[in-house]
Amino acid sequence: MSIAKTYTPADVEAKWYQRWQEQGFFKAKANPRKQPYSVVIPPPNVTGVLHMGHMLNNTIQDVLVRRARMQGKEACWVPGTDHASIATEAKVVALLKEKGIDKKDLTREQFLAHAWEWKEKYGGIILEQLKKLGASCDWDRTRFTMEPELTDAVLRVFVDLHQKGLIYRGIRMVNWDPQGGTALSDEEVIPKDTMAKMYHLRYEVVSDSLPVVSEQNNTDNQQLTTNNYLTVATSRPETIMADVAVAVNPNDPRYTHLHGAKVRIPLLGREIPVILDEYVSIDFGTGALKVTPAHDLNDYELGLKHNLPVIDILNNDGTLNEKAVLYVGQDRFAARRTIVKDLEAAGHLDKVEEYASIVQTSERTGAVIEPRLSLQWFLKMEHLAKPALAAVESDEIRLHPPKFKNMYRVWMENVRDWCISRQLWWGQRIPAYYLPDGTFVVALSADEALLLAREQSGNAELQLTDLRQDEDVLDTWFSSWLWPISVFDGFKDPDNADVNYFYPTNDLVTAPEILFFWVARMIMAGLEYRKQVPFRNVYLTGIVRDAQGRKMSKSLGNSPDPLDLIAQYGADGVRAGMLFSSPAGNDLMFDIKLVEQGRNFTNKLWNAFRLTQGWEVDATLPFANEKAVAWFAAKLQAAQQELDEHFDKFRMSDALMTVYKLVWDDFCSFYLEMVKPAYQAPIDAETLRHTTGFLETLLKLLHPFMPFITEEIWHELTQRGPKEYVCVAAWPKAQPAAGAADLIARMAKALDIVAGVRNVRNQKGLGPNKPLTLAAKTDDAALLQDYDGVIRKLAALTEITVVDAAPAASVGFVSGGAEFFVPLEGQIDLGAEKERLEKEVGYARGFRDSVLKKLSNEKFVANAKPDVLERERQKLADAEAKITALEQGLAAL
RNA sequence: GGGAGAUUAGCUCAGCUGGUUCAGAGCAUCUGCCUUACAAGCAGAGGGUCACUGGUUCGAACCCAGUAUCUCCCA
Repeated sequence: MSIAKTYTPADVEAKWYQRWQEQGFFKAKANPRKQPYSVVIPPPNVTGVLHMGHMLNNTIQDVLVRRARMQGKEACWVPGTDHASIATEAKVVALLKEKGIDKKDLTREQFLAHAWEWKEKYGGIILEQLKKLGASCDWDRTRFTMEPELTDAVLRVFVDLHQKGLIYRGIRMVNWDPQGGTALSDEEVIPKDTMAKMYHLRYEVVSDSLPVVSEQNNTDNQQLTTNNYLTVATSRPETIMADVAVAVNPNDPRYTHLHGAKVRIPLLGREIPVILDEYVSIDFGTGALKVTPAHDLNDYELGLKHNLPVIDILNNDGTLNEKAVLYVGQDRFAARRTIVKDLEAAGHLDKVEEYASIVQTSERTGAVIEPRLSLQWFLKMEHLAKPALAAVESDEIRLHPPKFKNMYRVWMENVRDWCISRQLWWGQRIPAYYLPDGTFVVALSADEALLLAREQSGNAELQLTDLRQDEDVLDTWFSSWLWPISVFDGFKDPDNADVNYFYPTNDLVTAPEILFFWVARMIMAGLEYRKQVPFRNVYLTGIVRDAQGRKMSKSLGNSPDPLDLIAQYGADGVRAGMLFSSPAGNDLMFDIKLVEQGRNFTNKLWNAFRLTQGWEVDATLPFANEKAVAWFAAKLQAAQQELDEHFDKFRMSDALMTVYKLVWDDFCSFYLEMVKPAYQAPIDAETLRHTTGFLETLLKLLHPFMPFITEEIWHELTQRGPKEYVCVAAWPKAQPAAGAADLIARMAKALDIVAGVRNVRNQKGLGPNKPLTLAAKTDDAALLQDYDGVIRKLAALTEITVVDAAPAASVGFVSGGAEFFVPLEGQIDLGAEKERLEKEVGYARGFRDSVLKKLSNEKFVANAKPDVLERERQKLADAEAKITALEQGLAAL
């Protein structure tokens, strides 16, 4: 049988994924005899396609889940998607537009029919893509946030929270997209740097409003108010009609004389007060700020503080309404151009300045966002936030890395009420029903609402047609925050076996950007509805950036297509590549080289397997590799222990690197080279048995990271039973063996000697196989005896002898306090050799002196811990020995 | 403007309560090798004033203060 020289993932990945599914390995069900391990996927947007962020995030989840499965836990990874109101609705609107259909011409029902059709057709592509990555989700459990059961959960929770008095309607400043006709969340708003104009407008000071001029402000330092004008800087002159005050800083000496005064809005003539507030920054603009509560968030808050009225001059579509009095019906930008001309004509325009500013635009429509007051539904947060904060503070839930705890705390301590309504159709419609008198009732269904409405109004004649359901839908997060409970049907049936068994889930893997929007809210919902946190650990991944540190985005075109990557490098290579450089919470600087490294690693493993497969066994041969086998067994134990520690700390990169080095360096470069028989020579049965066993253990340790290749080799290695897959093999347990540390240390010394010889070969330009001999001047002859075979094989030596003095014409090196010589007749440059030794001895003396200095410091000797002192004395002794050896070597030259 | 975190090799990062081998890894670099498992490889080597300035200490990458730069969060 000949095995391909390079591993080709495309040949095997689909096969194994299918087999795993056929075997039902990913299916999980409540099983009291096993320990549960559950993870809910952060539901990707149903309209989405796989991007690099998903790759990273889901690779990490899969590693955790696969390891748990191998550890014998009932591993349950619940997949699914969310309905992403705004993104999906925007996509459907765009699609309809292409077909020549305008959303405005459709009824709600018609539009939703289109949306569902679209969802059925394209939704879930992303889940299929996850399978290519190897994600071991229990696909039978796939959920969607807008499916009937989950919608039911959302409505129940809304009704419940309303009954508890936690949901209310209120006015709030929202990001209004005049083109899309909806409010947007902060995440859907993109700030754009632009050059804007700052218009300096003269507001006439109402003369009889001025207080008596006092001694201190009668000087003429008030240029800004010359001729009884107060100059205000604004970038939005069209909003002056909505002004309700002009604010100045009370500490601004330029305006002291205006305290308590009134000014007149240009063109309009309405009088408004000058108010004082330290919020106004003295250096910005003219230091006088027009206050327009309806059209600016900060102004709104200023207005609340100073009890000012609110004048909203804008319609939903961005045109001016009749409250503006002037320019009614004009678009906000058209009105701006007109008013600037009129202001100038009337002599109110002092000057125009350019300045760099940031304009908020809609992610979906590109329109400039209008801060706008509107009536929205809110959820009170204080009651929910307190226990959710405590859960993280007490480490009941651990954030990885823990630096996010600070952020979490700050946010939870300053939490604001959650605006849960969205002016969209795609989503769960708010179950509030308005009565003809304008009051409303909240109920799970229209029928229930009618009963309530009759009761509330005292009007038994009320009919369904008299009720009008709220037009808005709920924020998508209002579905997602229930996810860890709702996927196990914990609202419909709070005591079902699944939810009781799998909730709380164990680990959550997600991005720090949604720590507040999602993670915190899930904690709140979990505590509110199940009195238990939804998960124990939250692993926060970083953002995947390109090598230049730019965020990967479609518009930049700097993101590789994940599926192309998988096709090219194999899912295992890509998974490893993603993990090589992704410490928790740090951004991942993605570089194709990382994926290459991952691919190379799969190939390395493949070739190790190839080597062992090529061996012929000779049963008559004695066991020839006891030292190598004992050493690697010890090494394996140590690595397993280290690996488990990394996993426990959620250090995924380090975990992978541990196995990577174990396989590449220890197993391939050292172990296999030690036991490898000469070309076409047979191997003894005992060595082969151990080697195959080691390889199996390595496959198990690697499986969570590289599921496909490990399964392939697992089956190629030997005949397997029908259920015998590495996917469900028992995770190797680290069993600390007595004397393991000593075995490892002794072999390290032997390998250091090997490296010394190889270095000599390199320096002298000798080939790797030129037969050499080695002479050693050492106190530890036992080491050379014990590891004679290993050293001779790896260093290609014919003989190792112990000597009392350096042989003539040889190159020396020092290893572990002993001196070694490679006799090289006729190839020695005495001068160079002397120079090298002198350099080395000088270095050693310097080191000895620094240790000596430490030890002769009385305070050090008095204060240092005994073990530290002991170490220093040992260092001194070693250094002395080395110096002596080197000096003798020099003398011998 | 307020808050949090960071700054260690060319790059990405480790470095646990200050003291093991005068600071580690992977990648990259350099040198030599197509040595019948692997050139997607093998062997070896070089590379750091631990951002800067002070302080505490017998001893500082680590603790403290200040400075600089960067990132994120909130406004």
